[in-house]
Amino acid sequence: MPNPTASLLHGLNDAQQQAVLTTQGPVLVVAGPGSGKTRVLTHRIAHLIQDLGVMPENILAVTFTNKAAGEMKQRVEKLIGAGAASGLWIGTFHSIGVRFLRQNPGIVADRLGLLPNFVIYDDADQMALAKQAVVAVGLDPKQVAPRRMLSRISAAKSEMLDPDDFVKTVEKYDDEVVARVYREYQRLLKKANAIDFDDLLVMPIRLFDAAPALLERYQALFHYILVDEYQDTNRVQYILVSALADRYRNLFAVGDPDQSIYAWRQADIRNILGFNQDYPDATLIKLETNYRSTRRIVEAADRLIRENSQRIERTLRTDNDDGEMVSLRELSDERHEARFVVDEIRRLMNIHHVSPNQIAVMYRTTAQSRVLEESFRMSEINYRIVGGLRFYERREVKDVIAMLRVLHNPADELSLLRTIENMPIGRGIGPKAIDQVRSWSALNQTTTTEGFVALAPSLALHDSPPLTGASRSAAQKLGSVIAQLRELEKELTLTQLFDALVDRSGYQGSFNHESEEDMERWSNVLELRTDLEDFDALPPGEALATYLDQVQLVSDADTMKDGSVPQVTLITLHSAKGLEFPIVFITGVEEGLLPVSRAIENEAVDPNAIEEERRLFYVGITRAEKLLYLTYTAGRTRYGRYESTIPSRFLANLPVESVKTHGTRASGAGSLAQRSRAWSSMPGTKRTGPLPASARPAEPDWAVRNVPDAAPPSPTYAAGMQIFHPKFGEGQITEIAERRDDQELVIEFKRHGTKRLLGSLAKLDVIS
DNA sequence: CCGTCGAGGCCCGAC
DNA sequence: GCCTCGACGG
Repeated sequence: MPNPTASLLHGLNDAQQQAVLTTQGPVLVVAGPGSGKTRVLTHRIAHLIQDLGVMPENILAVTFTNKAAGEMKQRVEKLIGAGAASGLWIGTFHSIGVRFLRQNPGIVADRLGLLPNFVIYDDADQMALAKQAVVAVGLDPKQVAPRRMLSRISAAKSEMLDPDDFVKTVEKYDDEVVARVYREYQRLLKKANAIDFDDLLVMPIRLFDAAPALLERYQALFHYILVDEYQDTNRVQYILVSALADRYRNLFAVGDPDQSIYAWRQADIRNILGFNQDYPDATLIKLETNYRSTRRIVEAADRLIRENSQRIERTLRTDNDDGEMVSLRELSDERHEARFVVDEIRRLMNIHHVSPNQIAVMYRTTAQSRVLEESFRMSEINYRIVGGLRFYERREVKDVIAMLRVLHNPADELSLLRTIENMPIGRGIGPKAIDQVRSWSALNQTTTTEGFVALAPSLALHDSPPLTGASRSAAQKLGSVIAQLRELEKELTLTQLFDALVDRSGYQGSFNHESEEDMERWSNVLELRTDLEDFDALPPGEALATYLDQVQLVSDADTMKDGSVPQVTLITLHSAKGLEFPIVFITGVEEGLLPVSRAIENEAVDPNAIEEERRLFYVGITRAEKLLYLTYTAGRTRYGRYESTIPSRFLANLPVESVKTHGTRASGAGSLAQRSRAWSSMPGTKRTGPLPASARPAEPDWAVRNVPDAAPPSPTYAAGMQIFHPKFGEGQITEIAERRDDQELVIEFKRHGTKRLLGSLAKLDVIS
């Protein structure tokens, strides 16, 4: 074996080096949070390519997000040179699944009945389809919730059960309902020439079953396979990986059972716990040294996770400094909580010159983000929300994508209906007209979209029964525009096609330039256009297909753009997996939220649910490098009603000596003591020590070092200046208070009243 | 065909 | 409390 380049091993500890160098045979790396897992993965890939001469295309690396895949590839190329990793198979399970299917259009069509222009249905599409399926089998969507059907169907698919297999497992009436809906759902998917997310994993396995030679080809291709976040793989993913690794058996799995947080989507922790049974010759490597967080944070995390029974015994340690105390704080309600977070962030930015992008605010449920966002919106602090209403879920963006999908895959009736509903071109076509075209199309053995296209020429000339009057000309227009755009697709770039689409569909014209809301929506449509530019280099015909695949696989975490403006990150605990921030706030550390109420309700039947919640908290805590804030409230509005709350039982698991508590004046120390009694009486709670009942005023004495993005020196303002603020618009500075190295400005905005802003932070343009 | 209004569900998490 | 969906009237 050639000597590894010193640089590839430089700075790695013994265990990390072993993980990089043990290239032959199965290896399981149990990697605690912050233990340099990503470094190991990237250095290992670099080592394989550079030192062992492995071709990049012979390596398959599975990551948890597309973003992680991109970053990992970049880091590898940084180690061994730009372009040196090109050809590397790296991506999420889903993107690799779609790649298998796209690479073999012939066999996929032949064996799976999926035509080459198949589309991927997202959450909303799946929901609509599930609802159709419920109705189609004669049930009421109000009684048989499509969402529940979907989650059952998804669970079945994750276990590799097709409708026929599922029927055999039926035990009660409810299962029978699911079985019927599942069968119909699959029928509708096939009819639409579409597949859902789960199918992206299931279909490749079916493909390999049907065409063993194909599997052998991939087995021969992948000399080395690396899988990140192995603890969160489900059965289908497990089967796929084991099948692919069967020939060379160079499977490198990295994971952490303590960070398993996806049992609800059928992640099976047994995949990682049973690795040794699957591969008795496996090398086990543990990465237990945390390089990310201060000792206090590591200790808090370690003590918390020790309370779980479902785990591999392991100690997380660190050589880092003690750092600051973990700050635990009670607020009276969610508004005060949000205000505290914003105020504290402002203070950190102001006094300690922390950049917003060093800060994350985390929560258990997306619903919590709303109040937080309100507070941020009122402040001058830049923020972004990961998840929530995603860009691609916005109505206007979905409208355009739906029409693009119709052009690409005429069988996608869901998208056709959306187009008719939301595009001006669909105006005048009601359910009646659609039904008629649908029947006509069925008679003529074609799709409804093709029906509109085929009928258009004759409709232009005369009433073609059954389409008459208003619906006749409307249907004619729709059919001919679709036909025109499809012709254009063959010769134009995607952006040109986009321009033609928003023009001829009348979509662009439907936005009112006087309406702020419309203009906001139109700007989103234009942002979509910017997206398309990346695909203009591809040959027409191929660009649209590639774009549509990609757009369906964008995850929340992927949409976190770095660079440009520094922003505070608002993110769910789930989405925060794999990320790190110097400063982390975890909000809503309460019974009902963390652990979430559903886990509490099921506690007696399924104690594992509570353990998963604890792991989720653990994931959150271990995202923090320097500073960790935990907040909970005395009461919170839920479903529009105020309810008083109890602090999370998990708080009692934290080591007293690393946590500093701050009560609010309203609740005070007394109530905190009461609450601590409530904790100790809670089932399943082991207290590690009483939390100090005293609440001293908070003034942590610390500073984040090495701040790369420290605010630039701010311009000087003077009273009387007319200014412009990106959010609040025009205003006048009425008062200025000089601070040590900043100015506090009082500004009267024309529209938004009086605000107090900091000169260094507010992005003001001086008008006069 | 389009807008308005009330009822009811919703909020556990995501590719 | 907000959003979505279906019923109803213009």
